[in-house]
Amino acid sequence: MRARRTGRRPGNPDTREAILDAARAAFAERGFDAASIRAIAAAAGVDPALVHHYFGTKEELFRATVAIPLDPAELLPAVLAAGPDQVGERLVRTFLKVWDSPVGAAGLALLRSAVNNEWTARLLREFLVTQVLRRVVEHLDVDPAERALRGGLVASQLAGLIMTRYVIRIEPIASAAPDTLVTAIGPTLQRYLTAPLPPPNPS
Amino acid sequence: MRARRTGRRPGNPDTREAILDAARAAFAERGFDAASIRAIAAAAGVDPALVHHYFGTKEELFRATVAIPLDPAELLPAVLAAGPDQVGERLVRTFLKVWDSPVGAAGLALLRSAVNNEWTARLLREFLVTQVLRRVVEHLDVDPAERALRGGLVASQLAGLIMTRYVIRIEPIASAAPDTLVTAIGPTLQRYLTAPLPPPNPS
DNA sequence: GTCTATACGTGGATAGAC
DNA sequence: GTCTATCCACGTATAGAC
Repeated sequence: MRARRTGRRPGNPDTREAILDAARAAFAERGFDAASIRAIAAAAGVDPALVHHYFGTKEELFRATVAIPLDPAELLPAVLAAGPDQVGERLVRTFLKVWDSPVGAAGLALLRSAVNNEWTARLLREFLVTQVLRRVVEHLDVDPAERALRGGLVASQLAGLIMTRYVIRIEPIASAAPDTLVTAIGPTLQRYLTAPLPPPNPS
Repeated sequence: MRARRTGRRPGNPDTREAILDAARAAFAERGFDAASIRAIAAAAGVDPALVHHYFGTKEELFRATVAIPLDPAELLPAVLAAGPDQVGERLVRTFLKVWDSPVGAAGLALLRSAVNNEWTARLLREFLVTQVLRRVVEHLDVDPAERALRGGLVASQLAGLIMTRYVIRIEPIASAAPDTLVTAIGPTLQRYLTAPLPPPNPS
C-alpha cells in the first residue's frame, strides 16, 4: 500500500464546491461584511488563499454565492396560471418552499447584506420589483395604476414573513408548519392582490 | 474682548448629546458592526477617545443610543382601549407615527443590527415579544392558545412594512402617505388579531 | 493547485499629557 | 474634559515558494 487514499483530499477534488457551500452558509448566517474569508476557508477545510485563487475578491465570491439558478420566471407561472382564486395561498406556499430549501440560504445572504449594504439593497430591490412583483401583478384584473401598490403590499407581508421566521425568529412563526402559515397569510396576499383598495381615510 | 465666545466650543457643552446624535444616525444607517466609533466621533466633531470617555465600550454606546424613551406601555393602551373594532388601523397608524419620527432612527439602528448580530436580534426579539406583542394580544377575546400565533402574524406584517418602507425601500410603499398604508394594512392586522383562524389545510 | 508569509488597512480600546 | 499616541486584533489581498 503505497498511497493512502482515505485521508485527505488528494489533488483537486470539488474544493470549489466546498468553498461555495461554506460561503453560502457564512453569508446567510452573518451577512456580507461580517462573514470573513478566513472563516469560510476554515469551514471548508482549505486555505484562505485558495478562496482568492478560485474567486478573486470577496465581492465576486458573494456574487457566485447568490447567483444560484433561482429563476422566478420558472416558478411563478405555475403559481399564477391556476387562476386568481387562491393565488395568495399558492404564493405563500411556493415562497416557503423556496426559503426552507438550500437556496433559501442564498436569499438570506442577500437579505442580510441588503440591510447593511446599499449596493446589495439595490440589487435585491431591483430583483424583487422587476423579477417577482411585476410578474405577479401584471396579469391581474385590476386597475393598472394600483398594481405597484398591490405588489408593494405583497412584498411587505412576504418580507416580514422572512424576517420573523428566519432572521429575528419570533415564535411560533419561526417553527410553524408551512400549512399553518399558508392558511393564515394566504388570504392577506389574496386581499392585497384582488380585493378593492379602499380610498385612504384620514382620521 | 478677551474671550471669543463664538468660535469653537469652549469647555464642556453638550458634547455628549452631539455624540449621541451622531451615533444614532450612524447606527441607524449602517448597523452596529459597520458603524465605527471613529466615524461617529468625526461626525460629532470630537475626538474618538472622547466617545470612550463618555460611554465606555461601543456596546454601551449602542445601548445608550437605542434606550430612548420609547415605552410601548405608554402608547399601546390608547391603541387598545378604544375597543377592538379598528384596532388594526390604529396599530398601523401609531406604528408609522413612531417610525416616521426621530425615534424611528433608533428603531432602525436596532433592526439593522439585529440582522447581523445575534445578541441584538435577541434584544429586539425579546423587546417585541414581551413589550409589544404580548400587550397587544393579551386582552383579546380569543382562544389564549392562539395568542402567540396572532401576535407573530402581526409582527410579520409590521416587520415587513418596516423593511419595505425604510430598508429596502420598495415603491410606492417607501413614500406612501401614512393614510394609504393604514387603510391597506389595517384590515390585515385586524384579521390576524380577531378573525377566526382556519385550521391548516394541506393541499 | 496548495500553502506560507506578509503587506496594508481599519477599528476598538487604553495610557497619559495638557 | 479633551486630545495625542499607541497597542493590538482582525481581515483582505498578494507574492512567491513548494
